[in-house]
Amino acid sequence: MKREETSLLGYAMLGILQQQPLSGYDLRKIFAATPLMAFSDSPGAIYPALERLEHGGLILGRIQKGPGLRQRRVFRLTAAGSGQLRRWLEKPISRDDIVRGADALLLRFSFMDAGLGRAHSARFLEALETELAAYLPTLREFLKSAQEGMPISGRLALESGVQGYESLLRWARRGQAVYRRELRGDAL
Amino acid sequence: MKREETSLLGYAMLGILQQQPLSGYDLRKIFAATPLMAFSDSPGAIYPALERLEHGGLILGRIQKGPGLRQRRVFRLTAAGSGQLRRWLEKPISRDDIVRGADALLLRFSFMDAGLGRAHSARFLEALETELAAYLPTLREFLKSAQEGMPISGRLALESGVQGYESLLRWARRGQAVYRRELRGDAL
DNA sequence: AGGTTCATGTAACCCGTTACATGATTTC
DNA sequence: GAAATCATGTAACGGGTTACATGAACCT
Repeated sequence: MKREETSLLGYAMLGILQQQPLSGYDLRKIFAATPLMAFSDSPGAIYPALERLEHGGLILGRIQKGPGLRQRRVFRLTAAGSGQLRRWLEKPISRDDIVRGADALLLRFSFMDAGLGRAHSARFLEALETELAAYLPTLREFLKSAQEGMPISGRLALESGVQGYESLLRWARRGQAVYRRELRGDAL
Repeated sequence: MKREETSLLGYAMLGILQQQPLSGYDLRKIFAATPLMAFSDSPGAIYPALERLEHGGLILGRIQKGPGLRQRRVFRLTAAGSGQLRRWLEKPISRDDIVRGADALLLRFSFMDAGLGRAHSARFLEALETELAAYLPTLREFLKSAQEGMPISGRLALESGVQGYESLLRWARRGQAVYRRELRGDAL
């Protein structure tokens, strides 16, 4: 498996910067204030990540000087950055995406309306539903075969994982309903 | 925040080795076959981690030679290793544990019956329920305040996080019921 | 004048990832 | 005897964590 040329934190920053140009300090505040998708708000993570993105030509920082304002570098996406973000958003959902934590998928989805449009978001949820519905039976089978001779807490922990995916599946279905309602509203 | 002296992968291995002594290769197979709590099955992760644990005096490997058997190093916990594992299992649940993904909590819980006994596991679920019930309102409030001016996909993504925690809360309650039933059965 | 917030960075460390390497043992 | 599996490692790299550092602007 090849290494991604951009880390998840990098994509998170690309997604946010696409919606509005911001400084590193602004990003820190956002990450510090957002309870879900816990990224680090430490400067040791953010500034080097910004530097990497800039060196890769994905973002461009310009110094903003207002009168009596501390020197800030405000970053905005370049065309290459938009392309990189779009390619990431467009990637098909793989089994591996689901097994290795759904967090990255949710992050992608959160930027999808702005990046690719609602119709694509709705299709993403369809694909997620399909993939989850195909994965869950194999998970349940594993659970059934593994739980013999396992202590209660071990069995319960596995069940928690299954139920987490079931909850995600329900969410994906509800989300599709939301988009159907919304897109119908748009058409009127 | 101080750095843990043992990584999550290290604790996972301690927990497994406590239940039965195994070789690095066995651990790799376990990690490769277990779909939940995706740890890497790569030798580049496991063997260095085992080395760290052994240098720290937490595990002890002895070479097992059966006739016509490839040389295997089978690791078992030392007293220090058991202590380290127990301290980890006994740690109170912090808000931070919940915010930064529940995976580590679930891993701890899965070893708890074997490491501390069922009564402790049941209490752990109580504490988890309490903490989740306290956290969810603040999460919901954040969601409500943040979703204005947010695209649909962003709002849905946040809701998915909330629903994940709600699902975990329900799981914690069901789990307590399981233990109540089980402990009553033991008493008979 | 002194403390807080704004704002950006740097350096050491840890550890997981990827990829490569080696040899023994079993299986066909 | 060739291929697959068993079994253990190692080296380079990436990138997040922790902690430290620096200075400007603002408030009191």
